[in-house]
Amino acid sequence: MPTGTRDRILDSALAAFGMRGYDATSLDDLAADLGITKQAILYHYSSKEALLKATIELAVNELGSALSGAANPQARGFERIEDLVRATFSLAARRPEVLGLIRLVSRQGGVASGKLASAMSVMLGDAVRFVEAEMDAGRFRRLEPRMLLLAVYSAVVGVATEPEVMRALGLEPDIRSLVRARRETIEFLRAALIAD
Amino acid sequence: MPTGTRDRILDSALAAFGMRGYDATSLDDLAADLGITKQAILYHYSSKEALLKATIELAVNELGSALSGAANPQARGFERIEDLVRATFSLAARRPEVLGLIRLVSRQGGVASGKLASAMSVMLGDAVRFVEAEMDAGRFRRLEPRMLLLAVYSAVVGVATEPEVMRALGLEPDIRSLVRARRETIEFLRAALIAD
DNA sequence: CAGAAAACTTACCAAATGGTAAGTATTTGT
DNA sequence: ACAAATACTTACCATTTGGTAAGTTTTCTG
Repeated sequence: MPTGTRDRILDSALAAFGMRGYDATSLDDLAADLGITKQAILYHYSSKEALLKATIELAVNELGSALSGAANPQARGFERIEDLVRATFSLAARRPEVLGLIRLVSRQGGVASGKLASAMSVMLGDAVRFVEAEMDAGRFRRLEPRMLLLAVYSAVVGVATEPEVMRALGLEPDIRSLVRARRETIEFLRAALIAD
Repeated sequence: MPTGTRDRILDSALAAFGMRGYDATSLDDLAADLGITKQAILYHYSSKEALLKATIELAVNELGSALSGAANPQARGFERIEDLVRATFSLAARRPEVLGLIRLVSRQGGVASGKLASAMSVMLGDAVRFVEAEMDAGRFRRLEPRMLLLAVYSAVVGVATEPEVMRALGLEPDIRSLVRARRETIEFLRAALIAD
């Protein structure tokens, strides 16, 4: 593989921004971690903000491909939701920084939130249509589709990325607990979505 | 009411930390907003970190009193959950910075997370016992209580504090939408918790 | 009313931060 | 072989940041 300094910077920045926060991460920190100078970063990315935009784009792409890779178009009803939740938890375990960054930007808004919003809009639009179709088919309980998705999204991402709350509940945020959290989250959603 | 400069600083800091983030808020910014000098802040709070700890304590207290004020001990079953969700949304509408700060700290951990964790532990311990009792009484679907609470907490706080995601869903994060979000969240939780 | 404690302000400061300018080594296309 | 683009580094710099030191005004107290 060729140098890929540019990619190394991007990876490192995504990890740092997603886990520690944008403002809490200085270009000097990043450079030191990578064993290069800060100016090498500014050579590849014209400013810190440009670097942030690039990391957000990467994070959105990773989330998108994780979800689209999991979504078996043949799956119907709750099976499809289950696949998506599994994929989200898998991503949270493998690369917590990706969801971390998305959460960070989605809350704070700011410069690059436009990019995120438009990218998410597509995914969420598909999701809304799917949920509506399932409701029409009588497989899902009838609720307001967009609000339902917001609740599902919040529950899943929250459970997958809220280690301090897990600790407060007396649960260690290790892999075993994450697996249990995934299972319970799926049961929770199943109960919420499917009328007996 | 007397000077209360100390309290004004605390309020302003809670708002700024909770909405814009800790690192994104400088003591100079705070001082300028308050029309005082930065050193006045450092007179009342020995350091920025000490100020953060104080704001967290305040936020936890506000959340605690909002919830305990809403929790009618006589209410049973889902009524009690409904009260709590209403109180949380009310707090999110009135003082979004409170939930914002709690979310911020609960994700990042760091210095003051100990205080938050211990304060939350008490509330969550009560909640776990309540949920277990309701399950034993057959009023709630049987799920793992702590995981259930984590999912409920995530869903409620997420819906109440995720304006960008609402925007991505095509919903304006105004008061009317928040009211609808509250209603739908309650229906969502009702479906998840109560077996037909 | 004196003095001391409280509540500030003015004056600094060292370190960190994002960014610019200019130089150097390395690769690449012709 | 050689110029030009690429990929950096060294050297700076203005601003911002959290924090200290010392002075000044206001408020409380005996």
